Formats: sequence, structure tokens, C-alpha cells
Amino acid sequence: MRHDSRLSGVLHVLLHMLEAGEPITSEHLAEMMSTNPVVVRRIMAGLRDAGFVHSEKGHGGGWTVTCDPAAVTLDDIYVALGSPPVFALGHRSENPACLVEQAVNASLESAFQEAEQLLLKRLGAVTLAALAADFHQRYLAKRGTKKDISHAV
Amino acid sequence: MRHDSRLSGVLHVLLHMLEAGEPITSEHLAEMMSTNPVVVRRIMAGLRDAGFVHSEKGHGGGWTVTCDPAAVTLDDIYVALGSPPVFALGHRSENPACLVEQAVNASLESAFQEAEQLLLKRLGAVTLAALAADFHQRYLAKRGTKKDISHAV
DNA sequence: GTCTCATGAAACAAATAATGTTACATGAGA
DNA sequence: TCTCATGTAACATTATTTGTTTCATGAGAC
Repeated sequence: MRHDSRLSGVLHVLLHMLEAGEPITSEHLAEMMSTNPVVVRRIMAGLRDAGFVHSEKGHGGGWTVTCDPAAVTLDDIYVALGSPPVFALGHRSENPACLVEQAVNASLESAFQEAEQLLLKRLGAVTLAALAADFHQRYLAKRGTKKDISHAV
Repeated sequence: MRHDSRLSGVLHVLLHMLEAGEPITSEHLAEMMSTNPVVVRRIMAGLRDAGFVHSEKGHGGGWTVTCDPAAVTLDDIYVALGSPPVFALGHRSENPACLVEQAVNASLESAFQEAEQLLLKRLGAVTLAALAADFHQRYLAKRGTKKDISHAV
């Protein structure tokens, strides 16, 4: 299965937007994510609807963060993306008539649900601000130049 | 993403094989899983290599369980399948040069790893025998006929 | 011995879902 | 009014799982 990298991608550009402090165009964000501007708009649409970011048209337009990074968690972002499926593993049929398959599904499902709850709980414990702080630590540890912040492919 | 239903499917037929007590052909197993005999052989190959099942050619041939159901867990089966990817969510690039993306990946990865560990731990706590027992409970609760065991599509 | 049943494996086809691309409409500013 | 930038729909591409065909091989029935 090909995996869904939207959460990873959108967090990446969100942090860049926080660092930038000025509107960034879809095209620029697309470069950072090595993808297409339309893909960026598609992904960002959910965050815009959730009020986390704002988009502006015309000259000097682009995307800006409009939420408090300390108040928004990775789980919030995940939900804004539409809460995409977490697992690559699943059942063949959701409501099987076969009692054996029912037993199998019940057992698997409880395990998957527990794991998903833990995952979302962990995502809910990390704020955008915490992620940004983690980045700054890495930045200092590397003693890089200011250029490293803007972006290295 | 299209999800991988091999674990669910193989557990399903394993329980049927335990109930049957005699070799079942790939074709019969395929009917139970609503799939193709070749797909069944492909999936079962891993279990055969792991020594959990045995296959016999010719008349009266087919697949039989050769392990102790009380000693094999769902995690063992998962591993025998080749430990397929658990999550549908992932990173865009595994080793990004961008420090921001590194910070994002690190945070996400620790959350995913924890969730995966919990999942596998839960799967490791359930044996095939326990699953079979669960089935028998469901069977009794339904007061069905013996026919229900063999299979209902 | 030969026929049928069954697995083993390779190669190919179909289906599906994520991602990429093109095209055009709309609105904001120079 | 020209350019920049987003919004959206429609379509193309790609990756991956699943399904299918085909042929070889071995085991038992006759």
C-alpha cells in the first residue's frame, strides 16, 4: 500500500510558515514538499476550513498561520485533514456472516482500536509550538547558518 | 490507500482448518475468503515456511495446521506474513536534509512506534486457541447448527 | 502406467487509491 | 488592465494490492 504522507507534509510546511512570519505561496510550499502547488492547496484546504491557516490572493498573497501554535496539537491537524485511515491492515468484510470471521475481526479490531487511541493520544500531546522548539534545538545543535531555516531540499 | 487484509483472511481460514481436522484444499479455502486459490497459496506460503501449516499434493491433499494453537499468537502469524506495514500514514522522505522535516519525522515516528509496539503486544497476547475458544462461545450463543461451523459465506 | 487432483511458482492483468498535472475561473494588488 | 495568487474541477500517472492465467511437479486412484 502506498502510504499517506499528508500529515507529515503539512506539518513540515506549517513549521516553515511559522518560521517565515510572512505569507508563503503554494508554489513555494510545494517546492519545500517536493510536490505540486495544487496538491498543497488541496491539503491546506482542510486546515483553512478549520481556521488554522489563512490564504490571501494577489500580489504578496499566500498562506499564513492564524492559530496559536501552543494551542494546536498534531491531532488537531490530523483531524483537519479529515482523519484519514491510520492503519494499512484491515478486514476483508466488515460484517461477515461467518462466525469464525466475526471472532477474528472482533479480536483484531480491539487491538487496532487500542493502538489507534494511543497514537492519537500521543499526537494530541504534541503542539506545533513544541515541534518548533524541537526544530530550534536541532538548529542550535547543528550550528548551521540562517539559511538552513529557510529550506534545504 | 487500499488496505492489506491478509492477516484477517489468513486467521479466518486457520480457524476453519482447526475446526475441520482434515486437509482443506486451496480452492476450498479460497471460497471461504472469497478469493482465488492462487492468492491463498501465496498467503499460506509464509505460514508454511514458518512451520505453522503443511501442504500436501494429490488426492486428499490440501492444507493442515501443524502447530500447537495454544502456542502460536496472532503476532507470530503477522510475522510469518512478512510483517507487512502496519500504518497507512508515513513520511514523504525518510532521510530529509531539512531540519524542520527531521523534527517532524522524529516526533511522528516515536508516536507511531509506540502505537505499533502496543498493537503487536496485543496481537502477541492472543493465541489461535484463544481465538478458537472465542468462536466456540459465539457458536454456542447463537445455538446454530453444525453447518454454521463449516462455513457461511 | 496413466489419469486426475492438488500444490508451486512465474508472469501478467485488473482494481484501487494516492499523488501529480492541466485548465480555467476568481479575486487582490501594482 | 495586467500580473499574481488561490479555488476547483477534471484528468493522468504511479504504486501497490489483489486477481488471473499458465505451466511444471508430485501424489494418489484406477
